[in-house]
Amino acid sequence: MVATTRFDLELTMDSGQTPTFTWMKIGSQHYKKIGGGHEIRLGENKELQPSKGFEKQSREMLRLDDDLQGIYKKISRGNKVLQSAVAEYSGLRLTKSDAWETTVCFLVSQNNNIARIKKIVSGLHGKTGIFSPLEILEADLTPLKLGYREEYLKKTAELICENGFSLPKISKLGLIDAREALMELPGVGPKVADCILLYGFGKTNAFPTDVWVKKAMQEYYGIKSEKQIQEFAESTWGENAGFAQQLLFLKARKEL
DNA sequence: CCCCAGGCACAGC
DNA sequence: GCTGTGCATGGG
Repeated sequence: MVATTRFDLELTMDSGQTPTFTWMKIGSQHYKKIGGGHEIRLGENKELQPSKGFEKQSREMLRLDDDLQGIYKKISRGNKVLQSAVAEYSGLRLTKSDAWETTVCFLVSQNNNIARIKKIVSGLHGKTGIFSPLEILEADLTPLKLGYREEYLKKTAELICENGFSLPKISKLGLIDAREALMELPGVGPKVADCILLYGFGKTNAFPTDVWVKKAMQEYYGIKSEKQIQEFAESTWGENAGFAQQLLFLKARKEL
């Protein structure tokens, strides 16, 4: 496949993006889709080796058409924080997964830790992959101990199945309109919406702000309020804000 | 017992 | 509009 320099599959797949919750680690550079059968690994020369029939999807998921070097160079110019982050995480790629899958993952993610999110999302898979909205409606989810998030998931599935709520339609909207539309879903606030926009729709101008990114923005840039954070990200990084966010998330979790 | 985790809904200003 | 509080669950 594509010869990509400085591509770290493990770093990418374990970086808290959607694949962290929907792929199983087989080896450090070898992953398998939960309930799906697709596999992906990185060879000796950093060449991507997707299993048969997954070639095209893997390109999309790992966003291989991004000029990552160029983007990282651009967003770190004159920015010491991102310079150090890029130096440390140069093998990190942004990912793009299925919108529904991403919605499920980040509905579950709220006020929760990554290990438990993984466990729960894994339990939300059937033989063919993650539960469809209909399967969510019909399943008994109580053994998964979702807590108050179970109702969010059920009601979201219901809106999609019975009330014509359409994720594909929302994906066609601009950032602001799409964000507002997603927030009509129960359990979807600004942060979860931004994760769906970035990791599920591929809108790279989205800037999800969780507790870690919030810490990063305060510590590195002296910015506190949600509104200021969004404005800063938009004016500083624009269409590449999502890339900056992923770097800041990793940096904050390590340092702060 | 406490606090925290890739937050949100809701109430009260 | 912004700010505080309760929330299921599990881990440290």
